[in-house]
Amino acid sequence: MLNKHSPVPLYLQLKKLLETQVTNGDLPPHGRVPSERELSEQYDISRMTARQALTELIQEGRLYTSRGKGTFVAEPKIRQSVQSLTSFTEDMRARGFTPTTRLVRLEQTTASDTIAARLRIPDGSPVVCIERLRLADDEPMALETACLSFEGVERLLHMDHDGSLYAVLREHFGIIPCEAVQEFDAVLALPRERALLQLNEGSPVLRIQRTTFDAVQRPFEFVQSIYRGDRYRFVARLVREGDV
Amino acid sequence: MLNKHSPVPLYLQLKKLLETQVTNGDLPPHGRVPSERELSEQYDISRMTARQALTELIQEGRLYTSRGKGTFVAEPKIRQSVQSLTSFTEDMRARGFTPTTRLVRLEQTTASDTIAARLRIPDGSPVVCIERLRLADDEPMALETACLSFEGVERLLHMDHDGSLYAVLREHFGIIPCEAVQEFDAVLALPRERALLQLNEGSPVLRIQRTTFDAVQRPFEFVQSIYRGDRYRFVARLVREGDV
DNA sequence: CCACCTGAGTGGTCTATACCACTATAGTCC
DNA sequence: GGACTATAGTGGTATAGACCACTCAGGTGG
Repeated sequence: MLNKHSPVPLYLQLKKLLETQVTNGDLPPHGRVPSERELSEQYDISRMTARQALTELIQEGRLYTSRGKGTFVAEPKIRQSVQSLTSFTEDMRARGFTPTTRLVRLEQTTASDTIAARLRIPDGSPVVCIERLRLADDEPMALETACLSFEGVERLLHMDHDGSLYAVLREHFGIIPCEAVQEFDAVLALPRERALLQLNEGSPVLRIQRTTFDAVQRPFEFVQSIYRGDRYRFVARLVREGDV
Repeated sequence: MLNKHSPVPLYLQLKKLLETQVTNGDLPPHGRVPSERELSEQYDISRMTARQALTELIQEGRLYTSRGKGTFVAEPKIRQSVQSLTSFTEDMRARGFTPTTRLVRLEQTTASDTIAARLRIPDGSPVVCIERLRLADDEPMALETACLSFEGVERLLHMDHDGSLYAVLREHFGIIPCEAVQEFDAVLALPRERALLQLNEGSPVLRIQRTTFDAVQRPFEFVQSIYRGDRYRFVARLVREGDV
């Protein structure tokens, strides 16, 4: 039942209600969702209001439609649409989860040869490492380790790291990400990763390693993210260059 | 100007038009976009139609709104280049391997509900499936299954599939990939996949599922690629929009 | 028994209108 | 000069209705 006197918009109430039914199994995967017109009659709202609730769920990957057939529940999987290098926080919020971040490690250390190569600095150079555990609805989702190197990088040690790292870099260091090389592979979680991500032995994880460059093509950041293979799917939208 | 006789929906035409203006700088970052009501009058469409065009651009991160203030152009964000839509063959050559392809399966079948949803066709519609085992220096690297749906798709059954599928589509069907949504996750190889890729039990594989769209945003291909986690790393290069 | 047609139901698109809440600007008054 | 008010413009939400294209089930005729 929807509350027409609630300050919460009707479409949002309906959306949450349907989400609840999907989450608790009342609407199982591939099960048919009541049609727009059925919802309209059932909740005494307009078809367009019902449609908006469904549309948002479709976009979030929770439902799918087929013209002439109906609307159905999608296989439950978390997906990230990375039209940009947005933060984990923004992404999870967009997906209807409550994102939180737990800082695991913040320290200045010396670059290993691998990290040195990515950041084009001599072996043993100082870098600042920020390691964060990312959770969605209190469940560990990813372990993210960023190693950064640029002039004044040690100032990061005295800054807050709950929010967007890129916002901090832009505001305090004038660094803007302009290019990145991102690598994906599938590996088995290491013991430490398993512990942090609450995974069993033999669990596959999606490993994403990204080197980020500034406006003059200097690499300033190397990030390794470990995503649970069972709960996370990375989504990238590609567009043809030059086309519009 | 919008073409009301076009089969392309009005909201989509407007969306494309606005995208063009954003891309070529007519609407610069943080510049104000004409309001819903202005667009409505300007193009003789309803405010809701204009709103739908804007809403999709907002969702894609291209625009942002502020109630009472207006709609504005978002900062150009890094997006993955369509360079990623290169063939396996080119990719392996670039890495110094000798790529070969073994056709595992070429058949016309009916779309499962999952594939139908991705290709926006009815369940059970005919699709052509091309399954290929990709080898580098004679070692299995990936198993790639493309399901295609477009007018005349059955002609693919009588064509060669050693080379670039996109070249075939361009030359014989006039289909050019313009957009794609690519999803990455890490899973454990299935028995059949293990056999084909010569993997042991418990091997993690990188699964990439891509839906590719043509110039009028019709999905024509859904590809699932299974890459050995131990031998393959997917690399994507991201560049800032507007830059080349 | 099969092919075809029809009707009902589905999502997709579009129009028109109204009201709400927010924001900014201009004008007025103290 | 600042505070207040009114107005206009903005996005957000909602309703009602219509038509298009797709899908499916049932009925009918050959």
